[in-house]
Amino acid sequence: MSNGPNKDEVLQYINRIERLEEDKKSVSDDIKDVYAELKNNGYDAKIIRKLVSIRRKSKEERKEEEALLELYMSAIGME
Amino acid sequence: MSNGPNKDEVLQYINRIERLEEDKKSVSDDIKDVYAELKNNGYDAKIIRKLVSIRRKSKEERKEEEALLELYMSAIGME
Amino acid sequence: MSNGPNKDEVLQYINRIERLEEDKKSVSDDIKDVYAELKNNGYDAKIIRKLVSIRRKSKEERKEEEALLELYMSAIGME
Amino acid sequence: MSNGPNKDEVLQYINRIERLEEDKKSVSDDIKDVYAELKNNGYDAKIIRKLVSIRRKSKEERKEEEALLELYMSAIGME
DNA sequence: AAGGAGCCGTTGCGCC
DNA sequence: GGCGCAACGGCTCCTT
Repeated sequence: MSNGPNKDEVLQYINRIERLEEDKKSVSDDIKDVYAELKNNGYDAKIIRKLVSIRRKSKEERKEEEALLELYMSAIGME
Repeated sequence: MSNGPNKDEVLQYINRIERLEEDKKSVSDDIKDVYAELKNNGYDAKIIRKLVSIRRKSKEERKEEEALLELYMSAIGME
Repeated sequence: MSNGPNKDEVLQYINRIERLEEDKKSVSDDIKDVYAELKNNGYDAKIIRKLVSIRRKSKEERKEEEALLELYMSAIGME
Repeated sequence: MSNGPNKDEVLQYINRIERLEEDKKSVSDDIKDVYAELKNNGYDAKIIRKLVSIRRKSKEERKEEEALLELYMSAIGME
């Protein structure tokens, strides 16, 4: 960027971002749909939501542990 | 759903949700990338961010007012 | 705070917070009362509620735009 | 309310509501202040927050149990 | 490292 | 009494 902000460039960035945010909203809506569907089929959305959350946490923890392990291994020259 | 929750069904729902959440994260990351890019090109991310935010809010407000109008109309039987 | 958490201090904080939360609930109830009253007087609570919401949003938006202006000005060294 | 909505009345209701919402926000801010203060004094806000939450839940439970007890007592004619 | 802003999930509230 | 929505509070990330 030379000579101050370029209007067209700025608008292009904004458009790209807004387009992506729409995509994001679209995916969020899809997720809502799945919960609605499973609710309609007699499942408890609240509980499924909890399950998903727990699995996410566990996954993160596993990654943490993995990272820690790698750290140790590199520390002792086993990389 | 008859005879209690079906394990496979539950797992399928969870998998669909987790897949969608990955998509969502992916899109979020794309957005981050755009901000990083525009920053690298000398633009002020903070300002662009606020512009995007204001445009979104304005849009929402327009929708709100439209909704109010419809509410009035339905209230006076013009639906 | 020296030598670990002091029981009395903690309890005092908690009490202050709980007292404030009661105040807050009390105010919320007052708001509910106003809606109930206006409804009893023949007004449409739903519409009033939306009006209040739109006014709040508009106000926020105005603040946002002000903030953007300040941001621009500080960006060009006019702070 | 006769002869349709009265503009002044509507505005008065809105003003009352907006005034109360300001009060509410003010109390919320006070609560935030307490947390900030306790944090500055070396306490862990997150933990205190948890304590407050637990106490609230316990209180609700106690009320529940009390209500249940009264229900039983009235059921056996001990009201 | 601390503070603030934006995002997300949860809760509460009114409506049906 | 359940549903859906809007508001609130908490969490995370990013910046200073």
